[in-house]
Amino acid sequence: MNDSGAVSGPDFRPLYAQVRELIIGRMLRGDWRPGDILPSEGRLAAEFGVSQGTVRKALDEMAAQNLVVRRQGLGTFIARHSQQHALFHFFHIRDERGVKELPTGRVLQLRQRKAERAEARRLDLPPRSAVWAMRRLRALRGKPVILERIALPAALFPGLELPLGRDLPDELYVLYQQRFGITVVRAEEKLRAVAADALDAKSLGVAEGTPLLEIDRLARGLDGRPVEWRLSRCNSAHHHYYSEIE
Amino acid sequence: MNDSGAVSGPDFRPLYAQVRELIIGRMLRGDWRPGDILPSEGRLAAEFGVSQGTVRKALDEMAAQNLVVRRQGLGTFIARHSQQHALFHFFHIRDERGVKELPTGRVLQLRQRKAERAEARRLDLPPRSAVWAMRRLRALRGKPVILERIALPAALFPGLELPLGRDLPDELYVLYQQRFGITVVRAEEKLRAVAADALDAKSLGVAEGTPLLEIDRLARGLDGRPVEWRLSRCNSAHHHYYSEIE
DNA sequence: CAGTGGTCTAGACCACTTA
DNA sequence: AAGTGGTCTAGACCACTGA
Repeated sequence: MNDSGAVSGPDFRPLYAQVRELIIGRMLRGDWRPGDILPSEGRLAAEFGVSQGTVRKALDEMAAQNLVVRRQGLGTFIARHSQQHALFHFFHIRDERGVKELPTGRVLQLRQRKAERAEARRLDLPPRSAVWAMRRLRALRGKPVILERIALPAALFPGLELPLGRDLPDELYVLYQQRFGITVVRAEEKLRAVAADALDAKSLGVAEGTPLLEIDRLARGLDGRPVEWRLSRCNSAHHHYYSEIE
Repeated sequence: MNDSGAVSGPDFRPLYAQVRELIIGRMLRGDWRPGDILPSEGRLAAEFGVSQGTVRKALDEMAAQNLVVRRQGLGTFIARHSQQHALFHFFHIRDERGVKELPTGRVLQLRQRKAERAEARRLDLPPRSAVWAMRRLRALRGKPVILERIALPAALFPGLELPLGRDLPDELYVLYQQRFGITVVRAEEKLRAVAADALDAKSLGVAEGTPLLEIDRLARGLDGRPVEWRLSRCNSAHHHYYSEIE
C-alpha cells in the first residue's frame, strides 16, 4: 500500500477514500464511539501503511461532513451530537428576524405498531415491520408552532421510552445517539404548503384551513440507511424555514 | 512568501487563503471571465511565489464552492452558469416523484422605478434607488406553478431588456452573467406557507386562499453583495421544494 | 514540555485530454 | 507526445493545548 501504484490494483478507489472507509467501518462496529479521540495522524498513517498526508486528506473530508471534529493541539474526535450542534444543523426554523430560538418538545403519543405502507416504503423496511409511531408538539417561546409525526424502525430503537406530556428542550438526535448508538448524518427534506386539518388546528391553535408549512424529512445514519421519517406541520405565521444555497 | 514563516507576518491569513483572494480579485476585475481557462497550477505557483501544493489547496476550495471547474488533463476554468448548472443549483422545485423538470418563464412585466423601502433594505441600497421590478410566471409541463416578483439594482443591470409575454426556457442567472458580468454565487432563502391572494389565484389558476409556498430569496454575487431579491409563490399541490442537509 | 493538528514545500508517478 | 490535474509521499516548521 506504500507504493502509490498499488492504487491502480484491483481496488481503484484512491487510498484516502479507502482510509476513510476503514475509519467509518470502525465507527459502525463501535470500536470508536461518539466523543472518542482518534489516534494521531501519524499513528493512523503507520497503522494503515500510508503517509500522514493521505490520512490527513481522509480526515479533512470527514471533518467537512461533520463526522469528526479536529482541534489543533488536542486531536481528532468522533463527532458527537450536542444540543447545540444538532440544533444548528438540523433545525431550520427561525423567527421573523432570522434568529434561531431553542425549541421545546412535548411527546403527545408514543406506541409501537405495524408500519403503514408509506412508512415501510420510506424507511426501506419489509411491509408491516414494527415501527415506533410518535406524535410530538414543539413550541417556540412557549407557543406551539410545529406538530410532528415521527416513524422509527422498531428494530433500531429497542425499548424506546420517553416522558410523555412534558415540555423538554429535547433534541431527539442526541437521544438516538446516546441511547441507541445511532448517529444521524444527513437528511432529505421536501417542503409543501398545506391547509391545516382539524388536528393541526387544535394542536397549533389556528383555524382549520390555515396555510401550514409541511416538512417531510427522511433522516439517514452513518451507513446511509433510513433511520427516521418525520412529517412536520409548522405554523409559519411568525417563523420561516431558512436555507442557504452555495 | 516562500518562507512559510512569512505567514506569521503582518497578514495572518494562510497563504492558500491569500492565493484564493488574489484569484477572486482578478475575477472581479474581469481579468478572468467565466469560461476562461486559468494558468496551470505550476504557472500560478511560480507567479505567486508559492508551491504548487498551496495553489492546489486554494483551487480545490474554490472548486468546492463552484467558483472554478477542474478537469483532469484539461485545466482549471472559471465556472460558467450553464442552463443545466444554474438549474441544478438554484432551482429546487421538483415533482411528486422527486424529478426535476425544466421550467419555462414568461415575463409579465418589467419596468424601472424607485425602490420600495423593503427592496432597498434587502438589496442594501440607499432609499429610493432605481431598481428593475419584474413579474414572471413560471410553468412546469405547460402548467403555471410559480409567480415571481423580482427586484434588481438598476445600476448593476443597465439597459435590461427582456422579451415579454413569451414562454422561454430561461435561466435569469445565465443572462445576468452573460449580459452583465454578474455571477450569482450564493443565495439565502426563507420559506413560508401563505394563502393565495387574488393575483396569485388568477395567475396560478387556483382558488383564492389556497395554501402556497412562498420563497423569499436574496442572491449574492462574487463579492458577497446582494444582486437580486426574488419573492416566489409556488403552487405546491403537485410539486415540492427539495433540500438536503449534510 | 511533549504531542497534536495546521500549513507549506518539493518531488514523484498516475490518468486523462488534446493534438 | 506533451501538458494538465489527481494522488501520494516525506519532511519541515508553525500554533495551539494540557500537564
